[in-house]
Amino acid sequence: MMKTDTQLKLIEIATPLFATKGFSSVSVREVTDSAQTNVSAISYHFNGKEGLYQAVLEEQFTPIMQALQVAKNNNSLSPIERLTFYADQIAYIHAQRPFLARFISSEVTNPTGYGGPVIEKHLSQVYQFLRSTLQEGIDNGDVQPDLNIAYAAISLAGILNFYFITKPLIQKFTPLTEDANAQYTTHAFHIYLHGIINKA
Amino acid sequence: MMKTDTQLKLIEIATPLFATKGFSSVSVREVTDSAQTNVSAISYHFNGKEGLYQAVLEEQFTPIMQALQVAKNNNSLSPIERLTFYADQIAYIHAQRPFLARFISSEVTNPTGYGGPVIEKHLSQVYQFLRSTLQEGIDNGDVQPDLNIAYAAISLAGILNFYFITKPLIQKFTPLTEDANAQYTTHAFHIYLHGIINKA
DNA sequence: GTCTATATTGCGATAGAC
DNA sequence: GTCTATCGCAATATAGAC
Repeated sequence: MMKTDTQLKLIEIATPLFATKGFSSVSVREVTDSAQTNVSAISYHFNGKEGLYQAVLEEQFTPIMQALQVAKNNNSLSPIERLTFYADQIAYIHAQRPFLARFISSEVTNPTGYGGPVIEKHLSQVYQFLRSTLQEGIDNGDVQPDLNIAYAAISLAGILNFYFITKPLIQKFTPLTEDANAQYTTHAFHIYLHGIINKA
Repeated sequence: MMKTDTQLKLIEIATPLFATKGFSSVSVREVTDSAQTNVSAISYHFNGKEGLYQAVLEEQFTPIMQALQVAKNNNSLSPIERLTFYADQIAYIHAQRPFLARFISSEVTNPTGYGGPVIEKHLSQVYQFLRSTLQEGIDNGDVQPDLNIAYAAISLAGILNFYFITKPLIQKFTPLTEDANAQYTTHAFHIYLHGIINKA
């Protein structure tokens, strides 16, 4: 299904509004005023406010699914290399979609009912990917054998994603340069990796 | 200012509602119906919906301020010991206030205007505490000297807090035992510590 | 497809009886 | 201090002209 100019415009305007204010705090008038159209456009094109929100969410999540697909199919990489690839992808995706972290965080803490299932499905896949990659690392001796892979998977997701979730706040009390995203990710992953590798 | 039974009851009922649905998705009727009183009670006791929300937030944040005060005053501890103390406190506080993580996450992603400043003030203090403690660790040789303390501080906050923010979601695709909170915190902090200590 | 005008609902706040 | 009834407003959705 091809999207019209009006549909694209509405999604573009609605994305930062939903991300920063939350679904229920955004009025459809707010969106249509900025998009220089009228309220009925949302009902006509998206079957109401919830439909617009769903369209925004789906558009936000496409790069995550793609990156995960690539990481899984990349069988030539070692477990550690695959985790490194994941870390790099995180920085790249958040640079590409600066509002993604807010949508995830928002849907995790205050699920909307339509967004909840979408987030759940995707994050569950990320979790399983990290778990199984860590297990492979233990099996081939690169990773400490006494590691709890469930907790270690959450730790990695946390050390990488928390920064992007809290970035709007962090910026208020510490300066962040333009390339801070990649720098943080590299540094944080470095700490994590030194914490889990097997010292031979 | 001493709180009456009705005030305490309203705060108790409102806390999980605000935490799980978000400020704007909770109606005052919803709260007063569950609290077995009437709408006007909120205006009478808290000067409106926003006043009730502020009272809820303040009640949630008291243990963080207290823990930080104790950690700062504990000058007998080494930097590493003080970070360990902080990690233990995180698990304890979240066990004491199971909704705190949701309020923080919610206010960081979708600030309400009254909650925003409160969160900002407190989290800024936590950040400065972690930063300066890490710097002390570098100075006394316990911590790797090439560590970026700003990124390392965020990494620690992330590895510890992300779990509690996403816990409602994590529980949906992996089983968590009753003592998982403390277990996760110990394990995650262990990974982090091995990632930053100076191998002499 | 796009607009205006309106229907309808639900919200927070409050006046006033008790 | 607590209640009922109601006011006034802003929300989404939609009917119907163009």
